[in-house]
Amino acid sequence: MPTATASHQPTVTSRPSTYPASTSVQVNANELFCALRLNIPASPELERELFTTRRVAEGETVFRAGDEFHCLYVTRSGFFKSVLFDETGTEKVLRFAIKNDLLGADGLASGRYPSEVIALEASEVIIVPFARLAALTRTCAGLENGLYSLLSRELVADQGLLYVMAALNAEGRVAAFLLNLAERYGALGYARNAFVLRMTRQEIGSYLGLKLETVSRAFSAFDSAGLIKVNLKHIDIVDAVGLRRAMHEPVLRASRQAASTERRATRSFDRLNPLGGGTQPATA
Amino acid sequence: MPTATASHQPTVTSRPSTYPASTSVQVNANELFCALRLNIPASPELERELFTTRRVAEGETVFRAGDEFHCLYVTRSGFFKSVLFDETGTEKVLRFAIKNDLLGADGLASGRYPSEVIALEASEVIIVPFARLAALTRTCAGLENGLYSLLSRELVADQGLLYVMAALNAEGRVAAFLLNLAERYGALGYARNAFVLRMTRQEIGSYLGLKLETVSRAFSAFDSAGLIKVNLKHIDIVDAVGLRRAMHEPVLRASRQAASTERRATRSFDRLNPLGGGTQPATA
DNA sequence: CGGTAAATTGATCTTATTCAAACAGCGTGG
DNA sequence: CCACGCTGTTTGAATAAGATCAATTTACCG
Repeated sequence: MPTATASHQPTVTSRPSTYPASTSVQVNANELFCALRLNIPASPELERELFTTRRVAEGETVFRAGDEFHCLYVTRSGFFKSVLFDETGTEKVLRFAIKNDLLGADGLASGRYPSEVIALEASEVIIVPFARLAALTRTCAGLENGLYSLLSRELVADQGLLYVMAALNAEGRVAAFLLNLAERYGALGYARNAFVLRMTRQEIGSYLGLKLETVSRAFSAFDSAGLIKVNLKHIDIVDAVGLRRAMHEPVLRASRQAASTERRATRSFDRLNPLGGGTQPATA
Repeated sequence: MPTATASHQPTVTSRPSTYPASTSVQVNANELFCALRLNIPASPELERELFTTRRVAEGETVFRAGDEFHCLYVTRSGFFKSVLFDETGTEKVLRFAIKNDLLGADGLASGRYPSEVIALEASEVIIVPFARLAALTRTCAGLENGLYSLLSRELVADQGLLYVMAALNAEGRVAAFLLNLAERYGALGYARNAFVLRMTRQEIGSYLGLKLETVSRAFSAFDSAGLIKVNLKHIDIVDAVGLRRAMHEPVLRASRQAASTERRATRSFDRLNPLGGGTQPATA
């Protein structure tokens, strides 16, 4: 349970005192829409439309469940989890957010955030006061539709996860999770086949509806089958095609030593994103 | 696999030839927004803004996966399932829709519907061409926000289901499912404690990530515990509080004969909606 | 250097799935 | 009208998958 206090007025940038005030960057609307993969033509007016960014320390919340909704947040760097609490206070991870993901859209419905977003490493978000965004809608052609499709995208992503949870077994879900993460990193220009998990096994389990031990076992199984290499938080995807196959059929447990000899990693990552994507660019 | 062909131009009402053309009702925007529980002040202009309805026979699709997105649909009567197909053609139920639910919002993101909606009984939908709705947004104050919050509501509903699937065991999920349905019927003014399931056990299982036998067993367990009475598709909720308890803890298997004597059904249905709701009116 | 949190692995137990059989409704056609 | 077949439901017994409990190892942080 992180103890960080998140005071976030729409217009004022609040941050841990360790960061100098000067580092709080302004982002203009052009960049923002571009980051969100919205096809809004760049314009000088949008360049003048500035949004504040906010640093979020590891363990700190971006917003809390129950807070009044005022802003959307677009992640600029770092890693986040979005969680829901039940009446007993136990949390369920709804989503992991990386760069350029949208957060807080679920607060629009009721005027309060039902979920809560917590940074899993030192991160940065763009604060997007919803009223200002809505106002921009009226001056900026195409933004309106962009905003709708942005929300719809979230919907599709959640449906993808629903599919994974209902249709796939433990190994399948973990495989889908890894491929999704790989794809999202790839879409940002980072390496698709090697990354560091920012979350614990428990958080992955919560996300996928599994226990932490089950997640760990799936990782080990994939490793000894030569599909990935696991070293705690470090993941190397060795055989993405095999991993995709593992979504639907049990993994053939290769003998452990085989890992070092079989180094002929198939690497066609195209069309390989199983979960709807944290927030993917609209591939039906 | 239903063979119905769904041709649905935005403006023209298409229907199976069995229905006389005269029965196709027009609905004005006031009614529409009211049905969607949007707080849009009624106005004479909105009264003139008419939307076409369409009858959908049992087994017929409202729209198909892959169809171009043009319209949202608001259910006016009947019962629907929204399903997603995987590459092997097996379907996963994403949602059940009853009266006044929104359908098709997931098509906004990509311009094509990723999912497909099928009527489970003779039903009726209001066809809402999205372009017209978006146009209305500019003339009708408050509609814009209403539309955003409508999409957000869907998001919250999906998150509720994600929670149920990840956090609850088989009986818990089935209990949550029943309570959700009860609550939604209640919100429409129908009986909360007695209803007819329009879908099969298999479809419920698909929705909840369970096998049909498991769903059936859960029903039987609740029945013999005196929480509900099951007769195939007919469900009576006898003890809603007990059912809610059953979400989180295993049901104490009462002896079967107890069912007839214990008729002191607790009936406080308030604050009892476990799943986010098919599309609920924004209770954080 | 010690203490804590996370991860791995094994053994056991519980739960849901699978396989199978029987049964109940329902519509169809004789 | 009844017989028939079809689909959906229920129930049981065996199996498999994942959860639970527990012990050990490893990294990380002060």
